[in-house]
Amino acid sequence: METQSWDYYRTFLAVLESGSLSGAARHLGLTQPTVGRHIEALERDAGQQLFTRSQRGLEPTDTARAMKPLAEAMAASADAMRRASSETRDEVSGSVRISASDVIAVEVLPGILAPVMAAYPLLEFELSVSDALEDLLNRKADIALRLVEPTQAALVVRHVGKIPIGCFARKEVIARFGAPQTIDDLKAVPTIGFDRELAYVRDMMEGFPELALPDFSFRSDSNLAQLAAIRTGCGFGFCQHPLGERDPALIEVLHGQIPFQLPLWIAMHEDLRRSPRCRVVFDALVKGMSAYIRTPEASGD
Amino acid sequence: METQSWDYYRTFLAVLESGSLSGAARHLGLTQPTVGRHIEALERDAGQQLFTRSQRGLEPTDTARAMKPLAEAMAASADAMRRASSETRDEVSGSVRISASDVIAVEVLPGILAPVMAAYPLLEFELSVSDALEDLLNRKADIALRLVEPTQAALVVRHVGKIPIGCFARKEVIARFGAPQTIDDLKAVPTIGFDRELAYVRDMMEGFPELALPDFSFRSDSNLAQLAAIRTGCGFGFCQHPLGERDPALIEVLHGQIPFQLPLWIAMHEDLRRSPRCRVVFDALVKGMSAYIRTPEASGD
DNA sequence: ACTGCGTTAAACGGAATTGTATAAAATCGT
DNA sequence: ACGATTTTATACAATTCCGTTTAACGCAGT
Repeated sequence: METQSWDYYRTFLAVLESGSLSGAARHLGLTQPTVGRHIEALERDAGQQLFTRSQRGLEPTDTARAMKPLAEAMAASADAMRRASSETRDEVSGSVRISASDVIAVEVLPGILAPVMAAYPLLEFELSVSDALEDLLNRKADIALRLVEPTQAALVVRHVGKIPIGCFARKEVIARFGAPQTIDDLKAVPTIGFDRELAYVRDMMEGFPELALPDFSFRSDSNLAQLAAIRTGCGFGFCQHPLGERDPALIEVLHGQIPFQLPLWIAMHEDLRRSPRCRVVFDALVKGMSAYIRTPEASGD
Repeated sequence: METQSWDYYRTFLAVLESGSLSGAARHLGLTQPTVGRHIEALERDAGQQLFTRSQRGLEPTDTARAMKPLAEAMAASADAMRRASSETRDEVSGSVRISASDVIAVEVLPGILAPVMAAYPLLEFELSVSDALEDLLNRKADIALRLVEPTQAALVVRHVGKIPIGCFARKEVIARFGAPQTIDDLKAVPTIGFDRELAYVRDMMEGFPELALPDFSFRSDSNLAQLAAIRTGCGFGFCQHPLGERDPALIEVLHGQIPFQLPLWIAMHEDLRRSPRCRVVFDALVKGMSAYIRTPEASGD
């Protein structure tokens, strides 16, 4: 019952995630007997079983389930320590973990981060696709791009602006169905939209009840899938305006009639303000995302 | 550069806190060479020095300093895991960590927790005297009593009420100086109050600028020390009304003229809502603190 | 100036943890 | 219904890690 090895908690988490001693052993680069001994030691210390053994793995008890978020927090902190220790003094090096929504992570960030990587060869990136708000406090990420305002204290938050939403379709789709002139016209053409309503979509809809959106022909909760559907010509759909604008195969319709905007925040933990690597990336993200939002529509492209 | 042992992070934190390999070894129940090897391994992994060696200990580098809060978070989570694992299913047992201000912790909580301990013999308590707001998120405590509203999400928060503040003095002091009839009268008698102004005191003062408090004769930022000063007859001072009321040697003055009140919240992490031990203690604290605030002034005592 | 106490660093023997090998049991698929 | 591939659990050998001991060094107090 004396103080246990912290490593046991790591194997505990691995067992919880993989569901078996053998799987955890593979994941950790250990062997199954070792993992079994760790769990055994934890249970001896706890004075109760943490897993019910069976032939197809280990089922966590309620106690073990209650411990899971704590083990995850430990893992997140350990990861963050590794990143922090990878940074050398007054030098932009090491690894930066960025959390962003899928669309931003896939469509926008690479273009912003590429020049940063070129400028700082020692810099590495980890991209976490997630919308969870608590990522920064748990230090699951160094920097987060969020579409809702982070309210927690101890954060460096920058409100970049609002991402305009536009309605787009592929040329061929326009040629076949014509360009809708009003939102009502969308009811007569194939459309792409959400399946079960996402939280922030519901929030937006509440603000504009006059917008009776059509029943979508192609439904997905993944904005990325919607974007792909728009690009491949499945129909008319909504996406971040700069994304539609930059694809020459897409044509915007209903310009100016879509009042939706996604507010964008970039946040970082206070402690990282003096970290060169995080500072550089934070500034680059603010600059890059600002430029992204204010895509020059009168550009020479 | 592969994944390190989490134990190394624990020794890292111990070295950071004790300032030397030997001290950390004593603290951890290890030996100095072992601790040295752990740090050595961490530095090898980080590719840089984390401490500058000297004959009177190890001085952390900037990198190490940046890693400290993360190591503390790991330690807090590890502690919380130990507490969580100490709880058996559907049984009130294990350890509950409560965070509260010094006065509450010393003067009020024991009286509330004693019957709880009697009712649940398997229950253990850890009392953390702290005002830090982030304690709950870092899981440095299971339950926190706070005098400002916790705004963070993922918390179960209960607003218990407001603790009235009263002005008290010992009988002998009253006999010698007489009972002040107005707040202005306090300028003529020895008073007990704050040294450098605390944050929440400043907040209160802003709300009532008409209250020109006297220069205190006995100053301390510790409310506990002020309370002791009042009790031992150093002069007139302010304290939580129920505390003054319950001490037969103290007499209240300026009754009804002190508009200060301390709002009291009790908060707990959401994940602990289903934990029997935390649930029981949370409810007991809400009930006990409510009774404390509404001390029956017309009681038979 | 010198002694005593503190520290870090290095070499060696031992103990504890780990890995390997194997058995037993159950589920999944054929 | 039976074999193949999972799984956990146990016994033994090896390696790694830890503790003990020693040396070297510096600082504070006498």
